[in-house]
Amino acid sequence: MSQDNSRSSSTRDAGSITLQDIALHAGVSRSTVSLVLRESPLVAERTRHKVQRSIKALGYVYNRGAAALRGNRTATLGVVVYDIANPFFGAMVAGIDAALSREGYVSFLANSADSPDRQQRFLERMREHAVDGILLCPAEGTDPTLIDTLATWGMPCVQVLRHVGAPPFDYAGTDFRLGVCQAVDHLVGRGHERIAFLGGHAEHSATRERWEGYRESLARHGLNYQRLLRATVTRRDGFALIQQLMAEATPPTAVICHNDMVAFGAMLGLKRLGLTPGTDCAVVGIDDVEEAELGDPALTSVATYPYAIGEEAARLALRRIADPDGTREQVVLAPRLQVRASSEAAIEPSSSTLALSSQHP
Amino acid sequence: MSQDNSRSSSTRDAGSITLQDIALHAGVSRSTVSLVLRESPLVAERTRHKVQRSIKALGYVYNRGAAALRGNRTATLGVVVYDIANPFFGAMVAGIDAALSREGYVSFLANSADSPDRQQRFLERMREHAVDGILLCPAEGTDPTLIDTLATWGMPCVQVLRHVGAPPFDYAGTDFRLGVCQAVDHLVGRGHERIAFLGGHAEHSATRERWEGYRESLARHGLNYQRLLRATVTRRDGFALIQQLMAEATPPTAVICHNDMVAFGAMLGLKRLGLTPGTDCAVVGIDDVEEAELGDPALTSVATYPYAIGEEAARLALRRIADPDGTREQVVLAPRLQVRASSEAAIEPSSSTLALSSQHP
DNA sequence: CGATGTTTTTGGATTGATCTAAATCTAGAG
DNA sequence: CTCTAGATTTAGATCAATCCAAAAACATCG
Repeated sequence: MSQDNSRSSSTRDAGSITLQDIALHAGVSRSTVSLVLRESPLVAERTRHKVQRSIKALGYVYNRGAAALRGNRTATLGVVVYDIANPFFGAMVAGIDAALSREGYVSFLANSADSPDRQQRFLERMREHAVDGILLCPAEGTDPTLIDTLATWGMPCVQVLRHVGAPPFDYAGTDFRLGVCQAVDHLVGRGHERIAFLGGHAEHSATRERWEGYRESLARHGLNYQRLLRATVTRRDGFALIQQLMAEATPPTAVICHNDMVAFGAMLGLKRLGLTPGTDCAVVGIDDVEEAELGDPALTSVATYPYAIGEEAARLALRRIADPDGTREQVVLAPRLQVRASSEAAIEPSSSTLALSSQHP
Repeated sequence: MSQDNSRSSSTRDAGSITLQDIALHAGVSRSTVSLVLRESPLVAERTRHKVQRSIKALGYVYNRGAAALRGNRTATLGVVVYDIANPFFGAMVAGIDAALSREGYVSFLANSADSPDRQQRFLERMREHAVDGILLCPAEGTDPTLIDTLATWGMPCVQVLRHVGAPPFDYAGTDFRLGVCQAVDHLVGRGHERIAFLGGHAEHSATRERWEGYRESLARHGLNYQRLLRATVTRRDGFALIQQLMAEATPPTAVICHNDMVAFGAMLGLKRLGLTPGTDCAVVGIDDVEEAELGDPALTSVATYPYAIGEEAARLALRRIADPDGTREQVVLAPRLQVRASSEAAIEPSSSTLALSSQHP
């Protein structure tokens, strides 16, 4: 019982090797080992090698938790999205992951499922885990003061894709207004004068931007047919809305859809009516998901590059962490219209500006 | 300069309130506050309330990092998938997230992009962050000894969807073999005798299971037409393979595809040939993604319930963390065939077992 | 009242790394 | 040979919690 096993002997019971053990093995102090681990230029070459050999020999595993306690970085980030099952967010998360892992960061991911409550709980947990920052795609119905709360917490936060609260804030997204303008310009160039917009729900920045782009371009081109149908943003909505729209007295000759899911639904709805997408009515989507290219017909779509948005958002967060009081930045990527069969054909422009003549008499 | 500011005064500079501060405020000891936080039954009701009031009053934030250092739980999990952009994994991650957050866990997510190197780096980082366990969808080409390595680390690991290494291991997935059998049974019931299988790459457990299911059911039904085309698992592959297949001397009357993406490609390929999916050739997919229902025609598919798989995997991981030496478990969910228009029609069975007659003379 | 047994509460050690300021150890100059 | 500037190395305190064993408070009973 009097067996005095000196602490930090060769191998601890549960294989937990610490700096102390390495220091002993290499014949230096704990501090020196710590410096080697952090690649400090202070330590001499010979010593560095000696220590590194000991690290290898003992199979040491760095304990980031302990490091974070004394230091003030955890090298972790919290990421909140509202629909991880949507391939758009999948690609975005892949971009975030790529940018972060390059810098040695890892990220906690949570799916708010558009519930502000779930979102709130997750953010609180992130605070307890002391993440260095947050990437937030705000859930629908998020209280705009949330951003101030996070600021009070001293928690860097980059909003992505959508944003709430008053500027200035950090934000990474795409220029939906410009994207919709590109789509309208393209359609007008093909002779379209009756262009409708399908989908978009609630009062979200990302939805507002699209709608504004739509209204502005119509005005710029002097078109006075305007038809904007609100709805959620699923394939089902596209399917239903297009059928409703084509039954109107003066149906559109082209539709721009809130995203590709809605656009696929719209194309399907046209087929159901015996019409051919791209010929009887042009269809343009937004996002340019992989499936767009392989649709029937191939779907014209505004590419929004979710992977790149994710990368930018991550970069922005890392910059803000490094310089918490720097001026807030908004990174807005330019989208690019990808023209395909669903809108390629030019149509006969009607002579009247009012554009009331039926298309196929 | 002799201003002795007693440490842990009312409010620290950077708003970091600790147990000590609460103890002072409530007039108890640090230990008692800790017990209250962990909802220990040891502490008296009156004291508990007093402490809780102080916690509220001071705006205390629990520091999980510090807790993890002394305790031995971090309440975190590492999740590795190989293609987060795939909606299937999106749904699975949503299931994982739901199950974990119910238990107060959060998860680090990484996308291996099917690179064993990236996967390895991430796993090592997870070890440094001392996660309680790992959910792993092994990347293609993963060294089977990886599982042993993780065991050496003392790191609980649940494999998901695919598995490598020798049993016993923890695993959650779906019974692909059964799923394919269900598809074959259904097609045979509709009169099909020439059923092909499209796609599946490399030597993965999930692919092997599908192929075995295919071969076994053909044998069980005494069919001797067998055509299995290997390829990767994209829409593009389906598009190319089906056209190659229909050009053969004896084309199949039905195809089962590795997943829904391949199936969509196959349907598109049939249309390109002027054939009607579901009439000229039945098509069955696997996964039953949301788009299946809205395809043209609606796609028959084997539902594999990714959300449920994610939930099961997470539950299994938590069980293993609670009992590291418990016997390994394999949770294999039963898939269910969802019959839709792409395979609904019955065809005239050929008289010859060899099934050489052409279908539309 | 003191002995005994339960509840509650507590101080001090511990976890594993980082920080700071001070202690060494060079090497070159005077 | 001493002195100093520069390069290395180090001891000890610190971060914010948990664990443990022992102390204090309280109740019960002969």
